[in-house]
Amino acid sequence: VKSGAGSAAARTRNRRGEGGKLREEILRAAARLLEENGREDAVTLRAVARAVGISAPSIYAHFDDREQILDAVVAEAFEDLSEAISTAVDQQTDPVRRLEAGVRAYVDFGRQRPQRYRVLFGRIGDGGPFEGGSFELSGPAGETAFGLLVDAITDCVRAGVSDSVDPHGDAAALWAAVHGFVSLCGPDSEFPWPEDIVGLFVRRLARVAAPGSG
Amino acid sequence: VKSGAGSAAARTRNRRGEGGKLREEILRAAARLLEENGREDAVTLRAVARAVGISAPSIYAHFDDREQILDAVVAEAFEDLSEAISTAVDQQTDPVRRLEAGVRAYVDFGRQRPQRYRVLFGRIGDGGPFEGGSFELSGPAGETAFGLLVDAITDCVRAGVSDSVDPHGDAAALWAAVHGFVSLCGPDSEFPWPEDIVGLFVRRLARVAAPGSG
DNA sequence: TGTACATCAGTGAACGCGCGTTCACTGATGTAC
DNA sequence: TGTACATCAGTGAACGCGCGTTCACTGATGTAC
Repeated sequence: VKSGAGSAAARTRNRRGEGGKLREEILRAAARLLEENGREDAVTLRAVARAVGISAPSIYAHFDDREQILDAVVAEAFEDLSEAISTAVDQQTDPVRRLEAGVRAYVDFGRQRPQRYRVLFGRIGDGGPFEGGSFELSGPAGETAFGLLVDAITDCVRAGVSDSVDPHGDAAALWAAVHGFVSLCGPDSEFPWPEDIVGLFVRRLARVAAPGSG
Repeated sequence: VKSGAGSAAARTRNRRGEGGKLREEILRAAARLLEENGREDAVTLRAVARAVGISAPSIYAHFDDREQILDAVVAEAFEDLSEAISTAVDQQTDPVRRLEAGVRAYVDFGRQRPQRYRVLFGRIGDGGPFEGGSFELSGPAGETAFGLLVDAITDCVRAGVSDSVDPHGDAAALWAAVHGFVSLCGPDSEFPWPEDIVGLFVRRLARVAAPGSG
């Protein structure tokens, strides 16, 4: 995939004291490169510099090295995901709706920009915000995103709307399933997925009834 | 990840007429590089040549370019996967056991060499043996692997041991779930997956009873 | 059995490329007096 | 109001690297006579 001839043609240098703005421009450009190419190695210092409209060495005023840009982009993306989930969950009160809203927010995040999702979760095992296989997105209570999922299922069990006898295991299964679906849903996937596969996963793997029917 | 100092120190050149052997050595080395590093770009002509113990240009006698090596390695891996599934399925007669054996063979294939699996299925959307999101592994009857999965579930329904009302959709969900699990099971994953998550997926997503209990 | 020779398996040097990173620099901008 | 100057934002040339690929080649091996 070849990118165009660098959209940022005429850049005016930042005023004094506003040099920090370039940091944001760099992150934005790096995120876009990652997203468009779906490969970490598309994010070269020189490609980023071209996209921003600066010379490559200028980046060193804001980042120590190439790896630090990647890390910052990935960290930012994980924050976005965490925030999207929290926002969606907090808009609901019914435990089933809360669970389902969180899962749907996760899936939407992935489907909106499949390449970005792949890069983020392709890092599992290569370090990154993962530990012991789970990921360390911290929620409102400083809990991991996976912990929140377990809690959401547990709440459903307590409310008598889930038959789960192993919320932790079922949360793991649900995460795996959802991750698999998002991973396989490439940018131009034409695969005939069943309607509402997310609802299907939630019902069968978290063992809850459809919301409103319980 | 840096690889060692090239294990193939003293290579003796192939006899006349046996030049084709080098092709196999190249493929083997490329597969190993792919597996160890988990990244396609670890498979450079020069790295392959070093691993085999030849000079880089020698590769051109057997492959047109770098991409052709990658393609061959991936094609070979998919053949292995297809064969592993067929073999496992054919050892069973009970429809539930056949379904489960196939799924387990798929999962074992992935878990044995997680990096290889990631590279193979990370290619979805970038071309490869995929079409419309499914993959074109052809089984004994020339059917796709996904088609075989649909058939396996349908057989269970016919035998009265699956409650699926949408074998195609349930096959898709099952594939996604299994793929997600294998993808998240990194080489050094310590995540506490539930015991027999594969059986759990088969039972809940293909809606079959545990084998022997029906 | 001996020898000339075609063929085959593989080499070594070189090319141009994009990369990360370094270095000494430039020139506009704001500030002190 | 004017001017010298420190500082800040960013540049341009250069480095060494590994890469894919090309080219003309070498030397062992088998074969024809």
